[in-house]
Parts: sequence; C-alpha cells; structure tokens
Amino acid sequence: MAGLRAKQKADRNRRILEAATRLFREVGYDAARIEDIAQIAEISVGTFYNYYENKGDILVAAVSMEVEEVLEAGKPIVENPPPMVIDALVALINQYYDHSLFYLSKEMWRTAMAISIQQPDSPFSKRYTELDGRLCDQVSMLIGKLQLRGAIMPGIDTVAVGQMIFNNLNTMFTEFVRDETMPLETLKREVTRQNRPIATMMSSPKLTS
Amino acid sequence: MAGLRAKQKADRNRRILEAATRLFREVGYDAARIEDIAQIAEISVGTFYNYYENKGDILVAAVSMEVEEVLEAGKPIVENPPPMVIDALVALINQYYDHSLFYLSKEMWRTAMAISIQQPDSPFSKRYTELDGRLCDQVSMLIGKLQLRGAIMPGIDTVAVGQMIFNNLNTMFTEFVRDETMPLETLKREVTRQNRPIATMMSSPKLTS
DNA sequence: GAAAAAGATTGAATGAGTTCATTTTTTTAG
DNA sequence: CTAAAAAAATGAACTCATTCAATCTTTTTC
Repeated sequence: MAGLRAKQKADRNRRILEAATRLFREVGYDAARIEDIAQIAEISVGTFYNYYENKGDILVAAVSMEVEEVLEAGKPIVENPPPMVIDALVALINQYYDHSLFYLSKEMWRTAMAISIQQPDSPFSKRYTELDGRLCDQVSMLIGKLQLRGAIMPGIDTVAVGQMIFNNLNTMFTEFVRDETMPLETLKREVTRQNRPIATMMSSPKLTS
Repeated sequence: MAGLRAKQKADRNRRILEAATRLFREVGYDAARIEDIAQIAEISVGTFYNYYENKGDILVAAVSMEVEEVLEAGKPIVENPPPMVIDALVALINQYYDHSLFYLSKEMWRTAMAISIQQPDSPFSKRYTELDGRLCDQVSMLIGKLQLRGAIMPGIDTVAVGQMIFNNLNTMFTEFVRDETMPLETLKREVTRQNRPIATMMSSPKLTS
C-alpha cells in the first residue's frame, strides 16, 4: 500500500479544514482556539502546525475557496453581458456580492482581509492576492468585450478603467464587511450609483439612453 | 492645585505615545513589546491599558496624526488647483502619497490598516475611518471645484466620481504598502495612468488637449 | 521479515498580550 | 488638617498561539 501516508494526510487535512470552518462560523475567529479545532479534527495541536503555518492560514484557505467560486460565477456574465454598459457592470458586480456571504461571515472576511494586508508574503496571502487580480482582470475583460461590441467608445484604456472600477467595488465591499449592520442592498445601490457616471461617459453616443 | 491629576495624565499619555512610536519605527510593530513601551514611558504594563484599549490602538492613534497632516497638506491644492483635470487630480494624489511615509513605515501602515478592518468598532479605528471619509470628501471637493470652473462637464455626479477615484487611490496605496519593494514612483505612475481615462472623459470638450 | 531511515505526531514548555484584585495617590468633605 | 471616597497605578496571574525535543508510525533497504 504505497499511499497510506498520503491518504492519511489528505484525510487529516480535510478534517482540519472542516473543523476550523465550522468553528469560525459558529463562535467566530477569535474564540475558535487551535486546541478546539485540533480536538474536533481528532489531532494534536502540534499536528495542526504541520498542516498550516498559523491560525490565519486556514482562514485564508477557506476564503480562497469562496473567491474561486465567485470567479466561476462571473464567467457566464463576461461571456454574454447585457447590452448596456451600466447593466453589464451591475450584473457582474452584484453577482460577486451575492456569492460573497455563502460560506463566510462578515467577521471571517474582515479577518482574512486583515491577514492578507499584514502578512503579504505568507503563501496563502499570495494566493488571495492572485485571486483578487483575476477578479480585476475579469472586470477589465467585461469592459473590453463591450468595447469590441461597439457599446464603449474605442480608444479608451479598458484595463485602466477596469482596475479603477474593480478597486472601487473592492473597497466598497470592505466597507460593507466592516459594518455589521449594512445590508447587501445598500452596498449594491451605492456601487451602482458610483458606476453610473463612468458608464455613461464611456458609452458610445448612439447607445446612451 | 486642581489639575495635578489631569496634568499627570496628559504627561503620561504623551510619554506612552512617544515611546510606542519610537519603538514601532525602530524595531517594528510586532517586536515592540508592551513591557518595553511601558518601561521607556516609565509606567507599568497595567497603566498602559488604562490609556489604550490594546496594542493596536496606540498604532492607530499614531497613524491618525499622520493622516491629519495629509489632509492639511491637501487643502491648498483644493483651494487653487491646476487648470487641467488630470493635472489637478495628480497634484492632489501625489501630495497625499508624498506625505504618507514621513513618520510611518510601510509595516506600520499595514498593521494599522489591518486593525481598522478587523476591529472596526474600537474608538481609534472609528477615528481612522472618519479621517478616510474626509480625504474622500476632499477629492470630491476638488472635482466639484473644477466643475464650477467649467473644466468638467456639468451634470456629472462629482461625489460619485470622487468616491471612485478616492477608493482607487486608496486601494493602490494599500498595494504599495503591501509590497516592500515597490517605490513611490511606481505607485504614482500607475495611479496617474488609471486616472487618465476618467479625467479625459469628464473634461469639457474645449479644454481637452 | 527485521532493522534502519524517513516522516509525522505529540503535548508540555515558551512567550507576549491582556486582566484584575490589591495598593497607592489624589481629591473631596467636614 | 484628617478621614473617607474616588481615581489611578501596579504587576502577578491568566490565556492562547506557537515551538520543539521526544516518541511513534510508515517506508525503505537488504
């Protein structure tokens, strides 16, 4: 049996991730102690550290899975966006936002964001940053697609505009998770308002409402 | 002598803030122990906690002072901005960036940002957020001023545009402090590029180069 | 199949932030 | 001026993330 060790490893890894995600959601990140996670996963505290560098790493791992799904959910919209620029932007952005709280609480997002800022060189933070970059690219691609279709004036730097729109929607999402009382609808409404001017200005004249 | 207690309090507060800022710059945030800060400030560890809720609070206090100066430095530019839209934006943004590393290291910025995300309800985090809001308003005011002057087309929602531009410059600054090797010049160049499309589109036709 | 090597697990020890019952200092009341 | 009350300072004790030397398990070697 060549893979006994590998199989045990994969199994332990899964148990740790499940135990941690469950506890983070149930009692919050800070209150979830490594000792508790280890106990639920049926391993020792020391073993936890053979699988993850520190407590934050496992949270960022959970967040990465969620972002990956968000990215997937955005693809069909980039493939076949609504004709009007503002509608296309809003469709993609709201898709992101709707997916964001599926598995993660606001507190988990806050903690993950804090870690990715504070320890930018840890492997999982790099992964988080890379996923953010791919989301940003997706927005730029949507704008590029609209330009090819003729809905956006030619000559505009779609990458620059895409970065600005993404950075804005990202910051607004950060504000959203920082405020435990803000509902998703408020976030969506605000961001839609912020995007309206740039969408209008970019639109080819004949297509502007 | 009515104010003995008040005077001692102010004095201790100053000593703590000075000791902490010095240690954060000299050895970094993590390596600066409360015990060391207390020793330099000539107080006990317990007393530290009578003045600040936790280690992070004192860092956010130091950052707040810096942001206040940045805000001050932006005023003259909003009062009397360059005529071209892109030049005005770049002047204000670069002013912000140039001031940002006067007293604070990148590591201090990272830690402060992480704390303000993770503990949004602590008093000093609220202060930090409020200052960010005032910076955002300053950008919107610059754009409003340019619109009044006729450099920007009437009818554009200057607040929405200002928020988007600010959120973008803020995110880019975050990326800058996350990357220990990125020079200020790269940050400025990137952000200038990102702002060019929106500046061009907003500009009144006769004033576009 | 046994012994040696390699790889993992373990949990007690470490270290730093934070708490809190006690002590000290300052103010107020009589 | 003295005693009681209020406010502040103190540092030992506590908690929890993290480490690491010892132990155990799996794989390889012959």
